[in-house]
Amino acid sequence: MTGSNNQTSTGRARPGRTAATQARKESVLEAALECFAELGIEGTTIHDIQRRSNCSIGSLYHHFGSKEGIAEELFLDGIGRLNRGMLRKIKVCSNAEQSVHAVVGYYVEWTTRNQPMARYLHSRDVDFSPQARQRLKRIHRDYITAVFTFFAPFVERGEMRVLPLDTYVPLISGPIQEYVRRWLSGHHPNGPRKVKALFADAAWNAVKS
Amino acid sequence: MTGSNNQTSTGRARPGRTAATQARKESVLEAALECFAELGIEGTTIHDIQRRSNCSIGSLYHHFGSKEGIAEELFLDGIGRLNRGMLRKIKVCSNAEQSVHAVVGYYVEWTTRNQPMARYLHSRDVDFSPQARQRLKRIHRDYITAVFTFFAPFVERGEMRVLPLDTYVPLISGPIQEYVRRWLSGHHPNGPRKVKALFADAAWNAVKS
Amino acid sequence: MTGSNNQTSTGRARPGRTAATQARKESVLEAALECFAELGIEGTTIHDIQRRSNCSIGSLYHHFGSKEGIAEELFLDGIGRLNRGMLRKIKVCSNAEQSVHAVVGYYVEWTTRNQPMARYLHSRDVDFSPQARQRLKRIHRDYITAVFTFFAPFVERGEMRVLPLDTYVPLISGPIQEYVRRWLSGHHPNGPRKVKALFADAAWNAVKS
Amino acid sequence: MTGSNNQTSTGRARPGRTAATQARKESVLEAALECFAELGIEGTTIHDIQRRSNCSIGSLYHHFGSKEGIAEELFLDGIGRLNRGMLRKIKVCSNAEQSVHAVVGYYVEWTTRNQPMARYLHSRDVDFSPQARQRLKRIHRDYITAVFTFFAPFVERGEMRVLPLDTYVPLISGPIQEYVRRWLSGHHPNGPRKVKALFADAAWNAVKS
DNA sequence: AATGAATGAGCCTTCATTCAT
DNA sequence: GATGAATGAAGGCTCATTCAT
Repeated sequence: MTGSNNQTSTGRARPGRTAATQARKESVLEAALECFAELGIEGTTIHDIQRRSNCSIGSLYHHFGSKEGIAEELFLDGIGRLNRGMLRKIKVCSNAEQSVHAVVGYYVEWTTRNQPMARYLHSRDVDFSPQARQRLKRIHRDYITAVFTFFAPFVERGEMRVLPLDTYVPLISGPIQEYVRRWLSGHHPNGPRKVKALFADAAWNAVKS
Repeated sequence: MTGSNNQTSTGRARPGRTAATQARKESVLEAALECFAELGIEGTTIHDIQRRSNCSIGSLYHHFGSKEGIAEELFLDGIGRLNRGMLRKIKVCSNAEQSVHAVVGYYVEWTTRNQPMARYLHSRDVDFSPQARQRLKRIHRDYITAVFTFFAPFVERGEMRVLPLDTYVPLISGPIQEYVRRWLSGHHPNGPRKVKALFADAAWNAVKS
Repeated sequence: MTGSNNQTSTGRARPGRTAATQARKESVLEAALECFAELGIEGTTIHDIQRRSNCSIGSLYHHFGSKEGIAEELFLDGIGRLNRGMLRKIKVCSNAEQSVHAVVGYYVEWTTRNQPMARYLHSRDVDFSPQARQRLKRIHRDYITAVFTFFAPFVERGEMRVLPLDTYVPLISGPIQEYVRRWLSGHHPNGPRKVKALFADAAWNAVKS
Repeated sequence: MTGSNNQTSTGRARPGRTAATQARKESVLEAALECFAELGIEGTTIHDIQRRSNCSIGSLYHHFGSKEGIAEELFLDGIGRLNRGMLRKIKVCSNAEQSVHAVVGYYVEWTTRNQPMARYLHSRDVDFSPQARQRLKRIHRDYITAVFTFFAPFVERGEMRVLPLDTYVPLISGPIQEYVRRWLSGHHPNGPRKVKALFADAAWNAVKS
């Protein structure tokens, strides 16, 4: 029912209560991440989350409205962090090759340091609510726009090939994502750090002029 | 309990009845595929499958033992078809470049023609039974072995780069898989046929010497 | 938003504040009536009332003690109004026939002008607290006593038949109540005004000597 | 989900199983009636019904689909019985006065002998499903049609007054219904048998020419 | 082989009420 | 007086699976 968005609140009004509320919400999301990563969304029960977060069922519903609400908030939160970190990283690059390397490199690092969230983000986002899908689409669009705005000059300058827009991401990130996915689901044991340079080179090769 | 494996049955004894049985099993798998593709595995109930397959619940359990049994049989069946088709396709190739092109090309074609199954195979295979995981691993290993056996000479001959074994698949199939995945989940509207050549070239570029 | 705690209360009796309190209570009862009439007592949640009354949950409990408390107050309030209005109306009558007509007439008018409350009063009063049942019984008894005291002389004077005491109300009010009930629950579309005279005559016929 | 209508089944196919099924459904309805009459529909839990009917929760849902489904079936069943009994009773009458007396008389008798069902039918039918409302309306319409068809000749013959159609039922049944309602809800202790004749006379008086 | 009634543990969610601020 | 976060018992319902016929 509630699902209050206190995130953007300036925090002036009753900071004490708001802070406590925020802390509680975060502890819930943390617990949920553990559960989802371990058991999957469907496999996780509200009770599982409630136990791990040391929070009553009532509070849980007071803050998130539903189990789906938790899953959505967590997903959007995680993807937002990854995107923002990625943009921060590439924005300090001054040429195309450096930027492409940064994309692969940051993906490897973030993914290695945030394995549970990475695993969760790799899970399919099937039954999100229409509103959540909207929010997700917007986040995705904003990210893609920012990335393309950044890379466009490189293409114009002739550093990178001119390709259909929807192929850049698969070409650059596809291989490393596939590698990471297989690693996260236990198909092969080696983390991606050792092959980071290899995949970064391949990515650059695929899009350089 | 039941889970009869009639696949390898010699089929001599009472062919009429066995054929009917086989037809029924196939109609169940067909119904299950539709359900899984639409609703996800967890979201599909035995009742859903039963309704679509025009088969009683009792029969369903008689033939497959459990809901999981259906999901496993369907998954292994599908992946087997894809693998066998792929091997058939590359085995007629006579050099590395042709073979890599064939891999990407066949993946695009099969995927376009078997969208529901492709979608199902892309779904995570989390909670399969230990036995099914074994069967899956074996299928995977056999396939990988066959593929590597086929490609090894090209590497030895110097047509392809020498790379860590677990990077070939991501490098060759990663981009097109990522593209197809995004297409299947509705993220972008264009099917992969138009960009088939582009991705085939990229794949070859990534692994050629 | 959050709490502006302008608590300047020194605790003395301040008519201004009391008036504000009264206004708030009335706005709650008003909101509750709408909810009860629409959703039924059981179907209405404290939250529903709170939202419509623009009043916090805490205040709601501060003033009424419980959901049941609201329902009771509203019911007793409503029935009190109806009874008082009815008595006022018949007390100005000078003979039996006029009085019986007045009963039917006032019921029709009040009911037409206070449809939501009429609907609420027609709902069964099952799970009121023992105390509320007491208050209700007392209200009922007082009303019946007042009415019978008023009508007794007419019976003694021979204007009305001598009947078992518990049959007067059903004979006089039963038909019009049944008609109104059917109208309020949507069974037939016509309000009772057009048939007021008809039912008033029938009532008089049923009890006149 | 199911809510199977085996009532009209000719019962040829597998009579044994069908009979058992029917018996089970009836025992559930019986248990439900007791609960509803005692605790009200909302106040009754599925568990209450399940305990009294000696039936598993699963079976309960298998046969009725939902708690609401039970309440609806019970209501429609009961009103059907009352209507059919009433029609049977009045159809053997040969003049208007006798018929009106029969209506009041049968209502008193049926109500006295089926107190729990009478109490249940007097409860409001608020949240029935659209389909159930349809069924109810149809039952009501068919009944009203049959009754009016029967009474029409009496009006034409001049035995009864010409009145608006929607006033006959309140005039004839209103008083006795109000009396019975008050009795069933404990407002006064005397059953209606003693005043049956009184109310029958009043009813006839209200509509005779 | 086929059928579908029966089972009941367990799930998500609601909601009246309390209480610290 | 006012606020709304917190609580948790209890409810309706689902669904994989079993089993007598």
